[in-house]
Amino acid sequence: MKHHLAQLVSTALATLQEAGTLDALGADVIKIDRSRDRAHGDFACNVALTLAKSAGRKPRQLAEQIVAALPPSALVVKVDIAGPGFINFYLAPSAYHQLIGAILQTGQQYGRSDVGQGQAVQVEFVSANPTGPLHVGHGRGAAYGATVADLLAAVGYRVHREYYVNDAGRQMDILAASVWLRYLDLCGETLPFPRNGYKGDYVWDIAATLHREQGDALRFEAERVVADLPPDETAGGDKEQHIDALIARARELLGDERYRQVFDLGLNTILADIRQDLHEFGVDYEQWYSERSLNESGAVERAIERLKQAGRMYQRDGAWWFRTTDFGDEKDRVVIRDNGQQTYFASDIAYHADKLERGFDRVIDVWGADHHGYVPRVKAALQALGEDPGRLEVLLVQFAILYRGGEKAQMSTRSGEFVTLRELRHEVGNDAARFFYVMRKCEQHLDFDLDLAKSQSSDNPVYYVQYAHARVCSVMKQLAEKGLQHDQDRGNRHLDRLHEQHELDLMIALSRYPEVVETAAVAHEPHQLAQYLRELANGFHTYYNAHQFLVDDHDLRDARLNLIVATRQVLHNGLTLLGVSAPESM
RNA sequence: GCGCCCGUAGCUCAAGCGGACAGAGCAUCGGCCUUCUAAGCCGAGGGUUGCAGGUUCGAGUCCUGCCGGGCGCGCCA
Repeated sequence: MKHHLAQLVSTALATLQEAGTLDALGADVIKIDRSRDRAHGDFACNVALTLAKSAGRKPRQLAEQIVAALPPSALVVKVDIAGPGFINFYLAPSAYHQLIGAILQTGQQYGRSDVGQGQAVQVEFVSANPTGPLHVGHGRGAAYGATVADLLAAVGYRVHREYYVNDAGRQMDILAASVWLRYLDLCGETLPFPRNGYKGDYVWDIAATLHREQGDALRFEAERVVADLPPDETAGGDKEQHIDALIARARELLGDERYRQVFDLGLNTILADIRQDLHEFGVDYEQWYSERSLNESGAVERAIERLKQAGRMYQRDGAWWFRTTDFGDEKDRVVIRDNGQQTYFASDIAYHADKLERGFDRVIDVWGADHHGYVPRVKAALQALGEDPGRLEVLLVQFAILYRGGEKAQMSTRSGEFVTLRELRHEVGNDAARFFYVMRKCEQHLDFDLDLAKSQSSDNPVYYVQYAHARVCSVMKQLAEKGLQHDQDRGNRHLDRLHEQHELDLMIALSRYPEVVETAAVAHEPHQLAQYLRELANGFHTYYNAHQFLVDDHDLRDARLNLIVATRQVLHNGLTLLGVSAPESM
């Protein structure tokens, strides 16, 4: 529709140019917008305002000339000029009537498009360390990332969803040590648990599995385990030094192979749990990418070597530094520590280089906003490697702040005091959780009131939208109970019977859907779709209350049923994109 | 101190690329169920968009400076 109107204006401008009343101008200046206010028609064009200056005349005068030159259109009943010089278009109801038929015909395809033109986009999201179950903070990244990915797929991108598994590195060693200590406890050894260890119940569960499978095979006397360790923080020492020494002790006593068994049991158990958790949440991936595999394949070394060859690396204080300041970072970053170990950044350089090498046209990372300081250095790495950093887009998701009983609830994986995503899903349901998480812009803090979310009250807008869907289903059930049939063709032939204001409003809302999907996808703003669905549901509920659908008049009844079935279809399509179910009854 | 994000109704948030009188929900007050689900609808009140400048025909939106809040600033991940 916008395109059609832009064509009309374009033709008018060309006519004026030929007549010599207007200078030549770029073709992209014509912008057609939906009018917010019904009093301003259906669509508006501001071209007269933008061209007034260069044309050297008053906006309203120019608008009049343009309007006079507009070719006629069957879809436009009226054009007028308003305000400072807006050209307002009033559409014929028939313009919307064709839409109903189109929605019914295209069904689940309605709203999908190919603006992405098959470009390959990788979306990496969640990627939480597999050191414990996902908590509600990860849930937001999961819902947001999944919805952005689904939206992009809906508008014609080839989407590759990926979870980067941090299965190497110190945090995993801390987990392994934590599991082993709990295991020793189950064996009957008595020893203190480190301040920095993972204290959640799941660690006990993994330890129990270990004990069941291995018996006492990994058991060592408590005295040998703690012998000569630097003191923990609780004993006036440094908790980091203490845990590192404990990890080293575990390696030493268990040996590589048995240590790896403990490590892998922890990793695999938690990863399987995360995968299952996300799957139940409607979040699935094309690929789970192992950080360890980057080390094993030599990809990290190769990336570092490339940086060295590019002259971006230097040694200082025994460590290797990457001169990220060459690319605008605030300070240089260590890639290889003085003890010879790579930093996390080293794998990340290799990982991002690998992403681009895999041929994605665009790469999107969804990160927690607390990682924002990391963006410049990753972009610097890509630039130093000769890649275009513009291909990487980092979307930062602000924290979801939990409130319980009106007070902030603290979250910490280590202390074990946190609300898991699974708990949340079980308490408020997947639908409410998915919808709630994406209702706000990602850069906006999310106040997640657990009590409210758990209360199952109608405050939660997801019910409002789902209810609209269920209501249409209910009407159709009533129809069947009355022994009546819905004749879609008859309805299509009599769409001109739909001339009530409520009906026009609803049709206008339906016509907006493809635009909303496209904008939400391109801008990575799922909340626009959530917002839209609420408005659409409101349009339906209003219509429902104002008019009877199951009337005796066949023609009118079928036309109205066509409209509400089309509405149901759009509600269904939109909810599905958000990962929310569209129930037939509630 | 430096960097990123945020500041809109009592509360939680919207406002497509800068567009016309800034919109919803919750809460408050008042109406609507013998008729398709009242998990709904209709109406009312509620605003100097943190402050001060600037750019523009036009600014919640862009620029500058303040004020307030969150986050980050490790040879952690």
